[in-house]
Amino acid sequence: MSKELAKTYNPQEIEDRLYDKWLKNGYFHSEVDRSRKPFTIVMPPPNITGQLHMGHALDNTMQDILIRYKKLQGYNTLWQPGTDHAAIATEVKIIEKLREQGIDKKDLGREGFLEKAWEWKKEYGGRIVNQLHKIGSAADWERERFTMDEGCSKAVNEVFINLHKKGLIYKGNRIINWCPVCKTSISDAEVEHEEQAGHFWHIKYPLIDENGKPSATEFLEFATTRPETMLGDSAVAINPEDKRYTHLKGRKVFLPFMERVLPIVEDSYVDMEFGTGVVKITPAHDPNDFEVGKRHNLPEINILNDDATINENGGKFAGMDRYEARKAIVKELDEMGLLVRIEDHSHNVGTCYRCHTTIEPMVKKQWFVKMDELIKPAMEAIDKGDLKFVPEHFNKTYFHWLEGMRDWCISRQLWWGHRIPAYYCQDCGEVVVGYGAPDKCPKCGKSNFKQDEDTLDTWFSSALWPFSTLGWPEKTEDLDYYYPTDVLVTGYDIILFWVIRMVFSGYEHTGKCPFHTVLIHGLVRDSQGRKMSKSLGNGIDPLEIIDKYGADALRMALMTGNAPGNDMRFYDEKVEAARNFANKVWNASRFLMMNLEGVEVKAPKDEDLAPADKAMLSKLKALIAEVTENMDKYELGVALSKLYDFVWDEFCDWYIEMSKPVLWKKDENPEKANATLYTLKKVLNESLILLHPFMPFVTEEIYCTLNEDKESIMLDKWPSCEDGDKYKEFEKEFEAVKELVRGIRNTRTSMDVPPSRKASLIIVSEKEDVRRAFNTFKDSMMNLASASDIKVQADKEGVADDAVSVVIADAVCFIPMAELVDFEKEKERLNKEKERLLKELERSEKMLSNENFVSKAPAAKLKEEQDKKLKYEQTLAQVEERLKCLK
RNA sequence: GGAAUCUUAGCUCAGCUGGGAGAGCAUCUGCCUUACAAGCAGAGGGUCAUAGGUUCGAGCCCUAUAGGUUCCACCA
Repeated sequence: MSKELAKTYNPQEIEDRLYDKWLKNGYFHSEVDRSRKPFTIVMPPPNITGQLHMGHALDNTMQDILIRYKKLQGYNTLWQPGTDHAAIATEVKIIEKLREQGIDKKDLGREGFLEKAWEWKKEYGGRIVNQLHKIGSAADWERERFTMDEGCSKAVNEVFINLHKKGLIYKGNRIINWCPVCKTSISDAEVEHEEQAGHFWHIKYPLIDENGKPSATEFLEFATTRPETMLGDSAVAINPEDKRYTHLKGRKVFLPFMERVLPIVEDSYVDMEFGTGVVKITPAHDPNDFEVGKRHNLPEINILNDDATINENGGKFAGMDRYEARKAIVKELDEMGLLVRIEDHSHNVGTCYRCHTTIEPMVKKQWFVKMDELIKPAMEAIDKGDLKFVPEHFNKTYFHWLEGMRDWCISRQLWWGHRIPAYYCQDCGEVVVGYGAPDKCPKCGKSNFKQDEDTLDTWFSSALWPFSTLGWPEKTEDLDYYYPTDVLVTGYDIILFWVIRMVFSGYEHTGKCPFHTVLIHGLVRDSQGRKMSKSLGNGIDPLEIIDKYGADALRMALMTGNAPGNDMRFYDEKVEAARNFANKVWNASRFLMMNLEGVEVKAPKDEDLAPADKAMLSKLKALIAEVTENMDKYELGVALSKLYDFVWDEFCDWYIEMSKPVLWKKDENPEKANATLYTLKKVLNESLILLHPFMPFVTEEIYCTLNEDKESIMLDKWPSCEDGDKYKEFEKEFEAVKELVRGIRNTRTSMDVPPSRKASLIIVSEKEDVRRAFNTFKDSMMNLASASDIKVQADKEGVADDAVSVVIADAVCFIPMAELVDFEKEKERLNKEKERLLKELERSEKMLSNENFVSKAPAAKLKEEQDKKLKYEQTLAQVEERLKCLK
């Protein structure tokens, strides 16, 4: 014990040192080893633009716990890390940075821009990785990957080409979501709907009269939330069942400004109950109208430029911004007498999930993944037992999302990303999808090809992450050994974007579900339950928390009292409590270390182990069994709180206190002292191992100090709970001692006896085995009960009748402190106790006299209740006896 | 409009296959007892949202209601 441990635990001193040691010794690294079973987790790759936030901290802590746990259990664990190129997010940031330098993206050109982007990746891509180190992540950093590295890019191309060959990827002119700020299409999943206050403009179009002219008297009224889109109207629709408009069938209306004559079409899409039952149809700028347009062969008139200004199809409004145009149009309609009225109306507006600009539906030629075939195996995954969500109710969410899936728009008008491997013959227009441009056009024989300008949705490469990182499409050893991976840990907010796409990609390209379990966690919110966000400025920086309290405290605070899938609130007091626990463990080991000074602990003989030692060893076994079960069921928070209670309450507050008198008297009885030291060390060591997944740093530091011959706690084994019943009986005695001690403390407190005032106790029991038990616990009890001496005897010899007494089922403990005895107070106390016991007895008797209970309840439950009743009766008898004496 | 989830102590939350309501923080009372005041000992505090139902037995299962949160959805 050459090492002195500081009085309080100081995480700053040890964390970086230990992490470096772990890295240097390669503990996180995994290699294929067929003699051991693998356990694999792929890390959700953080964006290279990212800064570590609480979500990452939670996500990675959970993964780290599982990895460390499985490693201790002997699995060959691989935690596969990496980062994501995060197409839009990164491109936007780079453009911003360039703008600050006065550079425009377009001036650089594609090549120049990408050069800058890679520089950017080099500079910032490592930042988040270093931040992940700080929380202790046991990931295999030697295997770190990037979604745009050579291997991942190869996988992306392979997938694109395969799917295209199968006809599952196609290019089509369809209505897509366009972000006028990011200037790219985005997928349905990337559109966030926000409730916004808006208006309902009631407008009327003149009907065309029998002369083919706009009528001055006949109008058709409808309402719209987006009047500017009228420039692209190509019809007006009514419901064919709508009797109000039967007379208008076959008529036409006049579109002001554009001087266009529009047909009135009949379509059941129109809701007769809503508005006037008339809808203007703008196929190019509304998803529903697009469908209607297809059904009625209406022209798609695109009226918008990519920056959401009106284009040349908008007549005199061309060049105006969409909102300026709206104003101008409304104003002119009003002047023309065509504006009927304006209503307030709140409605859902689609916005870009990146920049929150209102998206614009537009018809554009884009690449799509056809979903209906691909999702079939994913739909069956859960029923087949290939996949399960924890907690289970996310199964429903998963199905719900799968069912509603439309084709996935995967092309993006960005430069940062995987460029689509499609090549266009500049001479004949032939499209060839493949690895690189073909030498000759298969159609015209020329060799003048140009690659598609677009890149792929960033989630296209993320979807392949579980297998692309392991070498796919090559048939690598890694892939064969580690894949499918085991658990995927992620937040519920990303199931749609990522989990579903990984699942169907896994089935499609590897024939297997990429993981068997998806462990879902919630959001980390601020202390008031609000989402942490930049705009609110309520974000808590995990790194600051680590600086202040240590990584273990942060990890524990994130895990404690929290069930999978639930959101949690984060506040300092929680971390403080966790920090205090780390300190508690630290000090418990200090206590042990001081007692181990110059001592060699040997394995004790069974008879040298005190009942307290045995009880403790037995409780440890029970703890191991429970914690293991909780861990296997992913009940990490429950496991942690059991560990917390065991270490703080059972071990520190009871057992260590019991061990003190034994250790103080080590010269008198060295074998007993050795047995207790052995127990202390064993219980602490195994507790450290159980705690290690949750608090890797403090456990490693203590473990290595405590066991000088050991290199790392990470190389030890998860403790076994075999032989769990060996000392079970001693737990009962231990609990009886606790009960008596609590009674003594209670009595002393109620009589205002300070702890410094020691008393000599007399424990009386008629039962021999009870006396023997208390005799063996005598030493252990001294400290706990503030006793100067404890006598155990069969009768009340030498005890004043009116002494203060503490009653348990089969013993009475007398505290003879004559000057303190207040008869009235004592009687009152005993009477209260009597009342309580009577109530308990009543409850118990009622239960046991219920025939239905006796006949239907399980035998164990019945026995339990009978035992309780017996105990109450015995205690009550003792209490009554005492009351008699006091009279 | 549909779906999920939540409602438990003053606050934040646990509560495993149904079997006498728990933790942390906060509050109150004592203690610097030779590991720890980031500590120790004690105390108070809950009709488990409401109403029904199933059961010998319900915080837990079922139904309805109220309120909160979130997700999905094309109502112009």
